Amino acid sequence: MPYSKKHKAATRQKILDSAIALFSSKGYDQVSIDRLMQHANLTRGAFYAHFKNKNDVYEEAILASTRKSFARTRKPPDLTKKEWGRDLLSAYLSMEHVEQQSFSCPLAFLVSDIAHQEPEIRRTYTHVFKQLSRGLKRLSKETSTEKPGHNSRKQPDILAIAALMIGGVAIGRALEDKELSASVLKSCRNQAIELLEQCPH
Amino acid sequence: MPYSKKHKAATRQKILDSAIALFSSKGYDQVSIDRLMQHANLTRGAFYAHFKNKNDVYEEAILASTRKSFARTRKPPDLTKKEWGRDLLSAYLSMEHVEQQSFSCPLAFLVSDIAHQEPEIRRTYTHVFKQLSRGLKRLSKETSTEKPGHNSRKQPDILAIAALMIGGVAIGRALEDKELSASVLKSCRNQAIELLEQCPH
DNA sequence: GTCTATAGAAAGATAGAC
DNA sequence: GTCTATCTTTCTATAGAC
Repeated sequence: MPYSKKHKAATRQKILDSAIALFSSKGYDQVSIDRLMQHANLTRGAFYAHFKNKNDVYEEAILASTRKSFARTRKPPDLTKKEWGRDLLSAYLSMEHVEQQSFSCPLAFLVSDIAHQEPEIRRTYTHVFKQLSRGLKRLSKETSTEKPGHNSRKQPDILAIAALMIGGVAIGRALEDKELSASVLKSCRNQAIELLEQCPH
Repeated sequence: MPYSKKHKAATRQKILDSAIALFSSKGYDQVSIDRLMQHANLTRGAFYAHFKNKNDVYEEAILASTRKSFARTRKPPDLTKKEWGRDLLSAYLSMEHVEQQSFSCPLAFLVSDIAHQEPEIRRTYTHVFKQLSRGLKRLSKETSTEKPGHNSRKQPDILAIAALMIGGVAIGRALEDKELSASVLKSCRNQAIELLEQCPH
C-alpha cells in the first residue's frame, strides 16, 4: 500500500486549507476545482478521491473554517471574563479578520454566497450560526455587568450582536474605501461590546 | 427608424428589472446573460445593444435597485418623524424584504458577492452604502428622543445601525431555519430602532 | 434593435494508466 | 492516491442577417 491513511488525511486537510482560503476570498462560483487543486499542489483528478463533488468540499470547508476560528477558543487564565469578551469581539471585528490575516469566519465571508446555495449548504451555515449564538450567550452570562431589573431599557438580544458582528465584517470586506471599512469595524466593535455587557444573565 | 428612443429605454429598463430580480436572488456568477435575457423575454444577442458587458449590467442593477428602495422614500405627512423611522427600519428588517416580496436592497443581498468583485463594482457598492448612511443620519436627527449630555452611555454610531440592518437581512436570507430568520430580524429590528432613537442630534 | 449562429474558453465530472 | 486525457455542458462575447 503506497499511500498510508495518514497521508490521505494530510492531503485531505491540505485541500481543505486551500478551500477555506479560496472560497472565503472568492466565493463558491469563482473557485474552480482545478484552481483549488492547483493551490493545494495537486491536479484535478485527485480531488474526487477526497470529496464527492464541489458542494461537498464547500460544506466541509465551512465546518473546518469554523473549527479554526471562534469555535475552539478558551479563556486564558490571566484575563477576566469581561476582558476576554472584549478581546474576542475586537479580534472578530478587526481589519486583520477582514483582510483574512488571522482567520476567516464563513458566517461573515460567505453570508450572501450561502443564500444562493442549496438547502444542504444553508443547513450547514445555520448550524454554524447557532454555534456562534450559543458562544455569545455563554459569553454574555460571564461578562454582563448590568443588574437585572434595574434597567429601564430593553435588554439587547444575542442575535442582534451576532448580526452586528457578521454584518460589520461582511460590509468591511465589500467596501472599497479602506478608511470607511475601518470606521464601520470600529463602530460595530464598540456597539457590540456595549450590547454584550448589557445582556441579561 | 423602426425602434424609437422610448422603446430602447423601455427595453433597457426591462433588462434592468430582470437583473435586479435575478442577481439579488442568485448572485453574480449564477446568472448568465442568456438567462437574464430570457427572463426579460429577449435573446442573448440583444444584450450588447444596451450594456457593455456583464459587469456593466451588474453595476447598473445595483444603482437601479437602490433607486427602487430606500433612496426615494419621503415621509408621509400623517406620520410623526419617529413613527416614520420605525416604519422604515421595520420594512427593511422584515420577512417580506428577505423574501424579496417588497424590494431588495443590494447592500444586504449582495454584500459578500460584492466583496469578490472588481474595484469598480465595489466603488458602486461603497457609494450606495454612503447613501444609506446619510439617510440614516438625517433620520436620526429627526427621531432621536435622547437629550445630549444627559446620558452616561456611549452614543451609538450610525454605521453600527447600518451594519445591523444589512447584517440582519443578509443572515435572514442565508439561514435555512425560517423561524430563526424571523427571530434574527425581530432582534435586529428592535435593536436598530432603539439605537436610532438614542443617536446624538 | 433584435435575432440566430457560432467562435473560443472554461467549467464539473469521469475513465483509465501507473 | 494521483496523474493525464477527455466527454459534455455552459458561459461570454462577436458576426452577420433582417
